[in-house]
Amino acid sequence: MNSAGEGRVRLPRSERRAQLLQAAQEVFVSRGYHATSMDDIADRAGVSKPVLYQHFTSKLDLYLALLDGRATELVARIREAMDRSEDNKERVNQAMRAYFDFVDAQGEAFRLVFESDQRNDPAVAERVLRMEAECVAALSDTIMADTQVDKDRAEMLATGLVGAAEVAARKWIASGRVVPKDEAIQLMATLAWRGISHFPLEGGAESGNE
Amino acid sequence: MNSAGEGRVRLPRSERRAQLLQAAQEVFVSRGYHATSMDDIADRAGVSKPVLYQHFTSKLDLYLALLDGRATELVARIREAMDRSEDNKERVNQAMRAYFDFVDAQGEAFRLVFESDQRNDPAVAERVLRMEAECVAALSDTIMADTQVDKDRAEMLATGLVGAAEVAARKWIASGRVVPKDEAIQLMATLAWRGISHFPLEGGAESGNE
DNA sequence: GGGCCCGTGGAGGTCAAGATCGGTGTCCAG
DNA sequence: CTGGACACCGATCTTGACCTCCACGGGCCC
Repeated sequence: MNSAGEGRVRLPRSERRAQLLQAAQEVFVSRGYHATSMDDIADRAGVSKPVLYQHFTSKLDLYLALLDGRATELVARIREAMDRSEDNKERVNQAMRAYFDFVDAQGEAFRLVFESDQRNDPAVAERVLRMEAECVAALSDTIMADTQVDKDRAEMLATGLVGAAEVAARKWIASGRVVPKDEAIQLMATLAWRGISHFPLEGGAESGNE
Repeated sequence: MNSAGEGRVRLPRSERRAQLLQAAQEVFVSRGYHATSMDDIADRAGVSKPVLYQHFTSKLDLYLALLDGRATELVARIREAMDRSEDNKERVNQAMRAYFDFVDAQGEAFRLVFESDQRNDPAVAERVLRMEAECVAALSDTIMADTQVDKDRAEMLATGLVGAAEVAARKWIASGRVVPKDEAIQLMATLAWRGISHFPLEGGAESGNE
């Protein structure tokens, strides 16, 4: 009776799995990897721990499934944004919007990717680095096409811009979205575009001052 | 005999403490917070666990001591760098150099600040956020002095540049310092300066496109 | 030169959390 | 109607790590 209470329904495997992923994401996002226990996730999902282990072999396995989902989502958004135009300035605009959209997406899931407290695990680190590398690659291609710098320099600049987008978007969330989203995007896109356009530095590292 | 082996020396308290901090930093940096045990640190320092607890009340206490040290060091470097000149462009240059110097400092200690896997702890988060806020404040003051944007916008731009510096410097280390340090700094400083100078966006969020 | 005292070390307590077993109820086929 | 199988759950096991207790040895004072 009690055991057959309200929530006690038999779900198809795939649906149950999706529900578990959703619950796990919520808890991981709010408390981080280390601070969340499997009990927390099970409680959140309204199931018992064994069912968790029937769908995921370990806590790390569950976490990696989530991480993969978010990471591929971000990369897809970036790629799509940059494919949307042929004008490089507009590309930067769209890419910046993609970052803000991603960070602004439901549930602050971006924390899984940008603020993981499990980067020391090789599998997690591999995914995070791969994702960052893909973002950098997309942008550095554009930089190389638009300027005269070589691959190493372009990647460094691209990394800087990726970092700028990431950190600025996170702060935008943390500060309660004080600046309107469109304006924030415009601001950061302008910063990025002015930063990278008109490279190379007029003949090497020395930038002409005025 | 064995117990009075080579390393068995009585150190003054402050010296012992410094040694423990050094050992702890090495282990924390290489393995992260959660993956390092107090035994590891004690072994690394060549002492036993009780002495560790005579100097630090808990693992977190020890970690916070290290974190405070590195964070104040970074902030001091930034402040000093920006006080070194009155020309805002040169300030950005020096600040960027300060970031690279910090990240380039011995032992990759920057991981404690930038890649902590303990940000979910309130005390740790408080320190990291305060440090980031101080860096942002220093830069946003300069931005506001040099451009026409208000505080919120200036802080967003400053956050972006802080993120750019941080992520680019970290990647510079991770990629094996392929680009010479001075050139990397010059590259990123130019990106930053071109990004923020000549704001405001010609009258609001809409940048005149063509 | 001997006793006291403080710093040191190994061994252990406790507890949280990841990972797993016997029992149970429900659904379906014949 | 009935028997079986599947999915689920409470309770448990174990491991590992943070944090203290009992023996030991060298320095200080009389």
